[in-house]
Amino acid sequence: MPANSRPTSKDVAAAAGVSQSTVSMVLSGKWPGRVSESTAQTVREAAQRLGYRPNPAARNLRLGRTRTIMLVVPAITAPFFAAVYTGAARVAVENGFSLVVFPWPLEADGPFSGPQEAIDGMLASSMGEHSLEGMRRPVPLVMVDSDPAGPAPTVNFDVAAAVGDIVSHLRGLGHTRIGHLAADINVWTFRSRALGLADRVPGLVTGRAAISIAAGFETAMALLSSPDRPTALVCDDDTLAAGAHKAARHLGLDVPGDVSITGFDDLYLAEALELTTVRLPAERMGELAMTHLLAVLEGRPAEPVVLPAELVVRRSTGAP
Amino acid sequence: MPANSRPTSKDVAAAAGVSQSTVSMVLSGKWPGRVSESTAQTVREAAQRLGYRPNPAARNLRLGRTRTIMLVVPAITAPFFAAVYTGAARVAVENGFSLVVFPWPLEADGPFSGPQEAIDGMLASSMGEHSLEGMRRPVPLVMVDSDPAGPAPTVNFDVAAAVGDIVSHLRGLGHTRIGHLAADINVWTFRSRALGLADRVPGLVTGRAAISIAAGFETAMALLSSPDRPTALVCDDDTLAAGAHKAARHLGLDVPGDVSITGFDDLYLAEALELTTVRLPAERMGELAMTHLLAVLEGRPAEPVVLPAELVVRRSTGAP
DNA sequence: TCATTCTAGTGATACGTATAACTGTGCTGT
DNA sequence: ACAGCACAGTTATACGTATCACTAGAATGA
Repeated sequence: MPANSRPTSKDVAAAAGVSQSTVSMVLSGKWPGRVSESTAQTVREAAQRLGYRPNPAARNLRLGRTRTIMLVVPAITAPFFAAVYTGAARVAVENGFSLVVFPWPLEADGPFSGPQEAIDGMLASSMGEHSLEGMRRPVPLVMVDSDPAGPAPTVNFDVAAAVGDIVSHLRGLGHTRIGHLAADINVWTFRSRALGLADRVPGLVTGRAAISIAAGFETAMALLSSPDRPTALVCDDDTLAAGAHKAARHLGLDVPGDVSITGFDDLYLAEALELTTVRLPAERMGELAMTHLLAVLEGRPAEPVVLPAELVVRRSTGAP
Repeated sequence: MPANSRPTSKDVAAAAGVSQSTVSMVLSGKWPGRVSESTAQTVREAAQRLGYRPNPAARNLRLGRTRTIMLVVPAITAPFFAAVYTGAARVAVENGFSLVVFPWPLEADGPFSGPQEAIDGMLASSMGEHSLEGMRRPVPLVMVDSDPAGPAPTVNFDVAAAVGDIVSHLRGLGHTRIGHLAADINVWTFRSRALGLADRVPGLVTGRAAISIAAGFETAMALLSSPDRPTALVCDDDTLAAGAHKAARHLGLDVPGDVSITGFDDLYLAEALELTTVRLPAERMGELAMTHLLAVLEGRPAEPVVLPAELVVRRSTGAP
């Protein structure tokens, strides 16, 4: 073995006094009973002693696999997706996979057209319905925060329960005129929030905005300027809530005295603005999604998961 | 060629009526003059027609490379690093590399001990001095927002100019008692901000905090409760500024009437809280860092870069 | 006893690429 | 006229792994 290079299975074989194929059989663990326990021990010891680590490129070439998973999200800069990434990446590296991010904007509702070669599986979140049709070959896929009736196993939080918690909280404070600052995106999770809210709140006022503070600000300005303005604004995420908060400030309205505001996510924004919001278990969702994907890759089935999400009450909600 | 599989260089060779090695020579572009222009054309056409894409695993095995770059940052959930990642990843995929994230906490100031095998290069940011000593073999490395006197080429923004801009802005408004809410981390960029500030502001009051809203809140509470409290608080990043903003609210102080606040980063937080802050070109820094790393990998030298950073004035600063 | 099966391995091969080593032309230069 | 050489390719090989095909010897069965 060259001193400057990593040991190969051939080196291990030489050290253990067996053939390379025996080493491969022992270390893969896929050949129960093919090798006697005593030689297997010898091989394992030699591998341990030399610090043998299989060459990923060689293994990939032989197996036609890449040990690479692609995470498809609108933007890794959005903290929710960054958290999903973090959880998923941890599980991935623990299992010898690497996780690369492929950006797929929310606006792109056409068929997905990212690189589907050279990856073993995909994790996706917030993809429009039509994007999924772009899959040319059936890539193993797990989806996060997406339609459970869709084509792939999902890892979600309990949207309906979360919406129920928000409404109960606001009702408990005495609110009756409730508005909805909705994300202007045709994606399952936001549709669900809108439907859940409409079900529970008769006479719901809705305004739509792109997911940004600026757009949330504009739309909230409109909602809060109407003659019988809502006393509470349920926002589809913390970014929109931040926009609403700013709008209230600009209109001279007190939060929560004049208007209560709630969000979704519980990221930096919520803590900074002291927003009442739904804390999404984003990192945990990433972990579970990757775990499920690994199961799918091994041919095991993956059951859909629904995690609880907790309503965190802060100073942005109060009695009207 | 099997219908369900990707074409290989051998398929291209058959289609073009040449040998596989000729295909390799033509497509690698490393053998000028070895193949006549006419056959080269034929080969390129065949490759185009079949949609040939080289198998990364085979190439990696042959070349002993991985086409994988590791990005070492404290946390991808921090928006600054997420933005760096985004920029770097774009350049990486454009060049056929993939970029994986390896978390290395700010607190870990011991020698770096991540996986240095199976990667071709490293991008790192906000690493403590001692962490760099952990590199066992000399991995090609480019550093972001780090000491230009360090062991690797750097891509930075102009810290001194940014600090100068902040101080000029505050002085112009009439501030004299200026405080510094400093990050409690032994990292070049924060040391530079502290030194730059101390140079320009005699009698600077400093408080130290971990980078979180909660820690910023606690430390700002202390600074703003002192008898001759500063009329302006320069914070090392937007997270700390958000903590300071919250502290001001809790103390009943008006922003900017009683206290002006500035930050660094210009991310969600700054927009939501209408913070005056230094807009860091994070995504651009990521792009440039990856471009530089690719240059290093090709044996070309990489000059250190210093990008300008713009002071964005919002409502959190005003006359005392 | 001898054909059969089982055990515990070995040897050979293929994955797809890049490149070193080689080959057969046609052209120089002296 | 012939050694030498640039040209334009081809053939062969190696990278490290997993697995198929094979085999020598031991155990088994009737």
